[in-house]
Amino acid sequence: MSMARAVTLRDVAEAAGVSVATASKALNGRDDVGAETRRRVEEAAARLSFTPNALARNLASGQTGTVGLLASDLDGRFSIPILMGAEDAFGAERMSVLLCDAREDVIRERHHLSTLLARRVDGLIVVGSRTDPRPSIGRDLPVPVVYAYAPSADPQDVSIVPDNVGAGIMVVEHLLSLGRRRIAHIRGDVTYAAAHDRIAGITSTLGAAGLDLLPPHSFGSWSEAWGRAAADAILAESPDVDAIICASDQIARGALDTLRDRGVGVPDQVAVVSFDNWEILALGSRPQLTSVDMDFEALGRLAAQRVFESIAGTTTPGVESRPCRLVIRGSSVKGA
Amino acid sequence: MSMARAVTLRDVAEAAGVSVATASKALNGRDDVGAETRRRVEEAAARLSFTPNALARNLASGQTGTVGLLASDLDGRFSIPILMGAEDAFGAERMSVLLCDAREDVIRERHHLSTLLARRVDGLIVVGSRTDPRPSIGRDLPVPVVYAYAPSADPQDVSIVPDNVGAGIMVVEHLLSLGRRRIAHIRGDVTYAAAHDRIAGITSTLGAAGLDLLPPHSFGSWSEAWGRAAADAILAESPDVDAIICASDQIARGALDTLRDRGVGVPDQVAVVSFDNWEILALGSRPQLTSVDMDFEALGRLAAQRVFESIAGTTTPGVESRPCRLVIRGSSVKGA
DNA sequence: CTGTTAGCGCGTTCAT
DNA sequence: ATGAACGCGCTAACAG
Repeated sequence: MSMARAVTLRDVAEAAGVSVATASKALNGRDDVGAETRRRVEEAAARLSFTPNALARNLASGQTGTVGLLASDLDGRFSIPILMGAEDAFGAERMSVLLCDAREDVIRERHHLSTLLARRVDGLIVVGSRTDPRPSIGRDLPVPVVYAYAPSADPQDVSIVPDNVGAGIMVVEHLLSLGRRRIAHIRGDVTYAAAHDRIAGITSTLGAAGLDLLPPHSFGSWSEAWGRAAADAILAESPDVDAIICASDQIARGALDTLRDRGVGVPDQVAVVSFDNWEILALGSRPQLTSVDMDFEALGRLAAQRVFESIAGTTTPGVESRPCRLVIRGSSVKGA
Repeated sequence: MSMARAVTLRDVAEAAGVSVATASKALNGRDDVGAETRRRVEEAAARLSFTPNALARNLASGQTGTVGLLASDLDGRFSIPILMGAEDAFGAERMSVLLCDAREDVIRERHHLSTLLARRVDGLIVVGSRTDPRPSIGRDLPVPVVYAYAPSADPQDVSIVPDNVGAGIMVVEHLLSLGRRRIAHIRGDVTYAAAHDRIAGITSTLGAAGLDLLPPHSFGSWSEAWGRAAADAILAESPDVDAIICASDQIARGALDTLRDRGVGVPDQVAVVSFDNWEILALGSRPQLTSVDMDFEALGRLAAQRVFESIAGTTTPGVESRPCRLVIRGSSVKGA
């Protein structure tokens, strides 16, 4: 509560009996300063508990040590892990992340964009809530921009997305390795690219093994209710099914409910696998869910790295896919 | 990608053929500037798409227009809605929020604290992941600090917490209004203050109605697995139960599973209510969950308001409780 | 090695 | 109504 004036470098310099410039060098660990002098300055700084004014530092150096994270997912399900990954990669001491949530609103996004630019962020990470291409926020902005999760529609931009096709491949390979052959798929929302990418990986891998997805083949939503209904339909139409791939953990939760209601053993009779590895869902079910983790933190780390490269001027534009990670649990492997 | 030098006020002034000072006044809407001159300056600024450098502006003004949000919940479940509420209250155009996640790590928290102070944030909101008092981050910091969700252990600090006692009262009143009398409670983690506060509200309200909680009375964890086990125990020990209050949505999901397995109708035979209103869980179940929402956004708005007041110097320290909100759905009222 | 001089970009006096 | 000059706190270039 005691709102005392902040101590400045000048105060430190005076206390140490040196010039401001020398104090600056001493504290910034530059080598052209005497050992004894440095000690005195550091001692003074510590005694006064000096905190350098980042604003002034940045204004002088031309860099803000800040990157903007322009997010669009209302619940932070993607942006928080991506933020944490980015913090890790940047090294929290050097870079701070300014998080703005546009709440899926274009106006708000433009607005946040301009305040971030006004704050002279050194870079920008744009996080979307789905992997469908989204409009670019602009071509020649004064700072490097990296799109994470949702790629930019402009191929000149730098984008990083999870490899959903690869994710589809992984789950099928897992099921095949378990000896499953009669595999059905509960699709997600038809309007999502992720739904189609996962199907592409699934069907191509099945095809290579001479197999096909069991019917039915309809799309739905990402909800548990859809998972319940779709699982019902599968049991009716393809009663010999031995594995169900669910397009999301929510769907899988619904499917598990139906299987349980019908007395179908999981994983003995039917193995269940899904995507997202949303732990609150995946760990609570009976049995726990085998699921593909998109590794948002890694996405965030990579995005941060690309921002750095862009600052240095060495980035190739385009959309880059990051591999996902299969987390095996009891819904596909007994006791896992 | 074209990393052109940012345009400065000076560029605008030259383009408009005026001095920097005049340009500044014109753009900041001060009245001592000619109408025609102002027009020319504004036109030039627009043409060059001038964005004032917030750093420089802030360095001069001594205010950064930035508040720090020091969070500790790894998944952003609390901090994101609180952030959004704060953004709303501040008005996104005037204030930006710098989000730092300490990941429940004291060292990291100290570290983030110092970088936030170095950035000269105008205020600080500290968000914890549980309502138990947490150590104060320090008494005489150069900026106002408001604790949200997790109160500070120092009564001299300003804290805002959800009213968990009131939440307990609300659910009981709801159940009583539905005619339920044989009420059991599945407790959460015994180490959490929230678990005890909710019980306090529950038992006092029941007591006022001449009722008692049905056994068993043991604590557990916040998990679905505990919810399943505890519901089993309740049915065994108190088979005439007509309502179960679950300490969290996760617990409620587990309880619903058990009730379904046992063929107990919800809400006909047993009404189920819970706390958190975590929509991913509350909306996916059969039936959907009646749950108490802690209204984090309102918490964030209030925190922002308190920060403002503290800047102005008019805040009374202490812990303030915010009322929660009961969201009624099908698990307690048929068809709701 | 150290201190002096110049800015960084803007807002704000004060003359004019 | 306009502009020159100064300062915010710090870093960077140059002298000494």
